[in-house]
Amino acid sequence: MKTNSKRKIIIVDDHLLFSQSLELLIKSFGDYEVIERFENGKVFIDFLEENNSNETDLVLLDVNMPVLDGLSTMQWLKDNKPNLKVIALSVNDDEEIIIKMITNGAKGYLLKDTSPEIFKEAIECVIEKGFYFTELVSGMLINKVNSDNKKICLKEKEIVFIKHACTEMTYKEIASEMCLSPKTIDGYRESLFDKLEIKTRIGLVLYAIKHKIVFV
Amino acid sequence: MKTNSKRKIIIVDDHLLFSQSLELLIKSFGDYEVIERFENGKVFIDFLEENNSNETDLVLLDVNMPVLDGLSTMQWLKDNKPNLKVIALSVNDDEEIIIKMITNGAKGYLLKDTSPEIFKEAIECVIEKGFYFTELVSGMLINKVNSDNKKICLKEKEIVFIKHACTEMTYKEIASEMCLSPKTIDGYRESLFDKLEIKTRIGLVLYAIKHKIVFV
DNA sequence: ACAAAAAAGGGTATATTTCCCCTTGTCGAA
DNA sequence: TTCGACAAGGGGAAATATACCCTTTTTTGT
Repeated sequence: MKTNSKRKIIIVDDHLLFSQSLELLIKSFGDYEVIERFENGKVFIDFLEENNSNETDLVLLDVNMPVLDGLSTMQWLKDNKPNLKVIALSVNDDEEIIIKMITNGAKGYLLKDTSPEIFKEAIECVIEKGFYFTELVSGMLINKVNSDNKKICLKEKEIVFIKHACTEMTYKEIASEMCLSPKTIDGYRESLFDKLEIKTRIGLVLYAIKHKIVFV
Repeated sequence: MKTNSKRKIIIVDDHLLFSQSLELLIKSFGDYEVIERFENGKVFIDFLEENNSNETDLVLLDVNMPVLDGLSTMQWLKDNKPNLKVIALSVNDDEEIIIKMITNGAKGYLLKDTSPEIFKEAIECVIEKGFYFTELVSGMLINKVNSDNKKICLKEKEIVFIKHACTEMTYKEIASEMCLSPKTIDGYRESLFDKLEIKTRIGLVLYAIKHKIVFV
């Protein structure tokens, strides 16, 4: 009986239509079987805490999910199941996310518009050789090591201020909302302008949205 | 020979992994076959212009695609192939998009996290009865007819102004950029504040991003 | 106890917002 | 044809809000 020789794969994706279809695609490759499917990181982690994962050869992890997203899940895996091989799947090619997934231990990062052929190759490659990077991802990694000296870190109060700055409140109103002097707020503003290399509140709003500090 | 009795479906989706997997899922339902797959609206329309579509029973149309997106494709279909039955597929539940797809003739709108069972039901329902609306969509339609009196329409110049307002330029700079008097710009600003019920430039920026006038 | 942050203040120059009025051109109705 | 309504473009001036200096007081961590 040869069934047990198949590679065992787990899919974590909230798009049921996708994950269930993907299971069929993977089956059609012949050498693999999907042993579990989960619709977000939370239920996946719950499963891992109840069961051991020794027999799992590969996890296909969606990045954008409700409840617990791919990034948070990856962080948990890094600490708790560092040996689990993961390929991240996503529709977006946001450099920041990709880098974070990789540095948290993802062995590959595929966009969902990848062809099934490449997909199959990536699966094989990760299981056999341990990793698979597309040109897109390698490019980003190189790009990153060449400019990863200045990382901007924002303090909690600054984040709260930024969120308020992304409303129609005046600085004075923000100050009273945060129970601080307008002058303190002015200090936050000035240091942020400096740090983020911007010159106006508009720039701050654009920065906040781009970096997902606020949502629109 | 009974093969020709199967319902014929076309998939239009840029996520190859998804569309190819979905084809397998649809095949597994038994009564359907996927006769074509396209990766964006452009190549789909090119196909329709070369071939007649009389034998196509259903189109599954992704909303977010490069080159030509689902909405533009739907608009073309409305004018050129109004009898083609279309179910829109999307990851986002943006009310505006959903309403537009429906008013342009989509017979159903499904989120990609729909279960395969509902998906199958929707396909059957659209082919047999002509439409399928989930509660989400029906709710939006009701919501819409109840409040579709005041629609905001922006003029071309106003849109250009808004785009500039979403940068760190001052109004004076925007004026010279647009070859207008600062006073005219001020007029645009004021009428927009009025029309959009906002009070500050920050509000304008947030509006522009929310309504996809500018991208971040 | 001491240096480093965090919080607050003073002052000033621009930028932004608000309000009310003027000109010009277009276009349809009287 | 002429009149009036209406939209686009422009103006003056005043009140606030922002942005940028530079200094002082309070807290805080070690």
